[in-house]
Amino acid sequence: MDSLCRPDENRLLATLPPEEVNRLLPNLELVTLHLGQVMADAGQAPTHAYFPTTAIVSMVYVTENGDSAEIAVIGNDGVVGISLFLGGDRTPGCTVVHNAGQAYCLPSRHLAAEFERRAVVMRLLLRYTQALVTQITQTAVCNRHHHLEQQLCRWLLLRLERSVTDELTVTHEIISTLLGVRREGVSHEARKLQVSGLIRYRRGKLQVLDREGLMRVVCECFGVVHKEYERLLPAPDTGQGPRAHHSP
Amino acid sequence: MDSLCRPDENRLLATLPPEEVNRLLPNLELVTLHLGQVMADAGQAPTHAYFPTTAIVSMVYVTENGDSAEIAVIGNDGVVGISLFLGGDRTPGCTVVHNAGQAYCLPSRHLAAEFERRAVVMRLLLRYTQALVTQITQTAVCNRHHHLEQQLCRWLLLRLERSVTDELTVTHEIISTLLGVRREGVSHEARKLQVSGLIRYRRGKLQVLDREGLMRVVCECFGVVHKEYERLLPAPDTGQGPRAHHSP
DNA sequence: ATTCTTATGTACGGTATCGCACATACACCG
DNA sequence: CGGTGTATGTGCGATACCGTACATAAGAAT
Repeated sequence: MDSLCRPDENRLLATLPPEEVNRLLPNLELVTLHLGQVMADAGQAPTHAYFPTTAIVSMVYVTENGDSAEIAVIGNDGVVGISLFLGGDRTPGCTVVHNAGQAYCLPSRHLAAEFERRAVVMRLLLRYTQALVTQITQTAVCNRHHHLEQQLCRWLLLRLERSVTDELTVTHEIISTLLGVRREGVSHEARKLQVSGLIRYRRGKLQVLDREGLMRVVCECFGVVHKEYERLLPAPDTGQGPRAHHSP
Repeated sequence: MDSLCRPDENRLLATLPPEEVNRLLPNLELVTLHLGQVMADAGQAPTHAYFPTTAIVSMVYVTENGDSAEIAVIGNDGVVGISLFLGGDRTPGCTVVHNAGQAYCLPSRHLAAEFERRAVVMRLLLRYTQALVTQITQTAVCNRHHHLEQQLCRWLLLRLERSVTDELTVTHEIISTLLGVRREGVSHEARKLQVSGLIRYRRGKLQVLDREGLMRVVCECFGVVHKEYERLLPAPDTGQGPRAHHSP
């Protein structure tokens, strides 16, 4: 692993002005998140917030009779634990690691303090919250109206955007629990996408071969979410330096 | 109409300490919201925030091909326009009045200013945001896993909680656009509920006869949302009078 | 009362997905 | 190298909901 993992590998941290990040740095700890690790159990108040760099986590809700559904994906574009600064501590759903990797970890009290004292931090986290709300909203819409094939494409694209590589480490089984459908359904649609040459998979590895092709199959939901993330949280390092030295 | 419409008929405003409400009062204007009125068009930045008292509005997303889905209901328990303080101005969806009534209207710049300067206001609005996130989340879950009958019950109960009376003014047609299903589907399920004696309806009026009965049919989603609203935004006026005459 | 609009009832084939039961085949491990 | 666990393929009836077409009836308008 040669991952340097500077804080700016998380896009939220990267967006903050240098002085803010430097102030946060002593309290940020780089940790490794393991596959399947439950970061926040249903109804439990998390003790830390996490800013993923290479890790990818899912907000998942599990119903009383065991059906599950992914509500949103969080990767290096966000932070795990918005309930800490929204003030509700916990949420009914839980958050699970679905791609092992690293994240910057911040004790919950620090997050709350930062949020309340630093306008820049607050505004960033709030814009992120709105982006997340959009993602959850489109999950609801997509669940209602779009076909499994499109939902799978949406999932792949959302996930890919937060991944370092083209190759996702997931089984159809896992995808099925996240989409809240049968495993066979996912296999069926995945096969169609493979035959079309858009993806390739074998036993727990799934590689996206033709991102453009997926974009043609996917429903509008992916685009809506993608655009909102870009609008609300513009990438700091597109082109030249990040945020072209605004400080005097 | 004998509705007095004091600000504390909106539960958010009612939760604020008297001095905060009094400070807000000069900027709050009581307005009437009309059925079908679009409060925020898709992609348009709203100019005002609204704290409904008797009005009920829906956050709705309409897909490219005209399918629609209600994402959340907002009544006297909330505020329309969270994007104003979340910092994104607008959202991809739109917000529509589904029950004519009144609301306190606050120019957007005031809302943002209040939010940033007053910790009490900020914390309240953030907790509300988390409650709303829960509602959206359960919409996604319910869309995925639960039967139309249960979804209809959830919708009725959520709506009833925000209504002044037991009688809702809705057609099956309208409910169908909000649930994102066929009108016939709604009629079918509504009929079943009527035969069971849980509700009664006739041409655009729908009366809930047996709330407890609906609670037995509904899926867990309603309870999850209800409990989170109670936890995050405890009712200020349970018991005696509403916050015991705060105005001099 | 009569007409008209619109809300609700009914019916019927079509389809996406489910639930289940298995077959196959890959990759790892001894 | 062969066995074993697990990932994926396949088939089939069941079902919830869709799409469409049309019937009925309540309430408003004349």
